[in-house]
Amino acid sequence: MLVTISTRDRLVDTARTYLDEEGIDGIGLREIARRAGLSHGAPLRHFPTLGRLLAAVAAEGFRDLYASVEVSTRAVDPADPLSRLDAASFGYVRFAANSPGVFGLMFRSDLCDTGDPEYATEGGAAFGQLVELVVDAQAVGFHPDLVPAELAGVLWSTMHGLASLHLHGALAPTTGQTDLDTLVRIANLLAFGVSPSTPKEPS
Amino acid sequence: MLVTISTRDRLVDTARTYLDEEGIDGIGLREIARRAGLSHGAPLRHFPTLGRLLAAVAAEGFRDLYASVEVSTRAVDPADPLSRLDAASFGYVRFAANSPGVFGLMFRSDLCDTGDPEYATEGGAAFGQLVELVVDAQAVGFHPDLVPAELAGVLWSTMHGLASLHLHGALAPTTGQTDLDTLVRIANLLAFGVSPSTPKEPS
DNA sequence: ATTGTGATGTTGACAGTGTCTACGTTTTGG
DNA sequence: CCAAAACGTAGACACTGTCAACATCACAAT
Repeated sequence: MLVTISTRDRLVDTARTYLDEEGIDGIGLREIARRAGLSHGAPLRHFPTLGRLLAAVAAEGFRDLYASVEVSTRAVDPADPLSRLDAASFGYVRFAANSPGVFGLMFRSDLCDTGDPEYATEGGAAFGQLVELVVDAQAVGFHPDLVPAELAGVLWSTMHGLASLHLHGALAPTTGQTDLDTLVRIANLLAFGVSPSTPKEPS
Repeated sequence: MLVTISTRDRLVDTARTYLDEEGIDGIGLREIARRAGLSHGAPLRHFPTLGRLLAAVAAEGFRDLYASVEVSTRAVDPADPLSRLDAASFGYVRFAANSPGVFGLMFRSDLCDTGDPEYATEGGAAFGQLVELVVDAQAVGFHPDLVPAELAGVLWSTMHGLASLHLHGALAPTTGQTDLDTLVRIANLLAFGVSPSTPKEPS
């Protein structure tokens, strides 16, 4: 027979689709069940709570974030760690821009059950990916005296703040129509001193 | 008679206290009314909706954020714009660390009615304060070629991301016990090239 | 083959929410 | 002084997440 995906996976998929289409605002257990064509209690047969369902969605989001950064960094010279770090920034914010719904969910600890092991694993992997890039950059002289995880935390925070505020619209009133890529380019100019040209990517 | 504060102000105050004590999780119209010693419908006599009440709380938060940055910048040499910008960063994250509840609320557009004029005014004032600091810094050679609002947006985003992720605990697993001030110092080292010693402040 | 057992889905309940309406009470201004 | 507005209360409505009881259904062991 054709691949019949499990109800569990369909629920995660339905939630993901909802987030992309409607945003994070009206999401809920009953709404997801409705869209999946199930009764309102069915999701609880597969997830002990709504928080766990959303954590599964977020975990998938972290995997996609990882992939997005991976695609960006692979597009530049492997022998140039600073350019790879620069590219990683674009990979981060572009994921956020392309999947604003799940991105908005991933850091909402009031919605996601952060105790979910998969959530912790995938989140840690995404951060670890950045730490590796930082270590490589440090090896060629980029602030070699700093603790890698701390430096990575700062870079991550910048991209996270940029993406969050941009999606939230908080930057709009004053910075106007400035697009996200421009802001990232400025951020990288500050951090790396020199801004390689914005990498073009397979959208 | 003694100054009798309005019910409206008491509601805002009650909400603020709740946020500081219990965090953002269980906040709600009925809970606020309960703590203020009112019936569940009373708040709607003073705010058309919960979102407007929370927007008023957030607006007060923006005023406090402004004041926190003001205190920080006044503590350093007025003739050294770069140091003032550096100090502003600490003012920002220290507000977030001291008032995690309201800080967590201020950028939650799903909770705050961002259409509230007071919210927009106070938020804009806080951002404008940073833009002024940036303009002063540009006058002494700090990236004078960049658009002030864009540069300010990037700096704001960095502090915002740092504070958000730190409060959210997302940085904890990997960066461990690193305190916020250290991360800010690293961020400023990247942005300004040189990190003045962490300013000590009247807590 | 039959039986029983666990997984899956449905349904109805419960407590909680934000908001609306109808109703008193209190305050205030003409 | 009295009308009108402001203020507070109480009940309803539709909605939410979660739980318990019930019905299927697949599959493994006897």
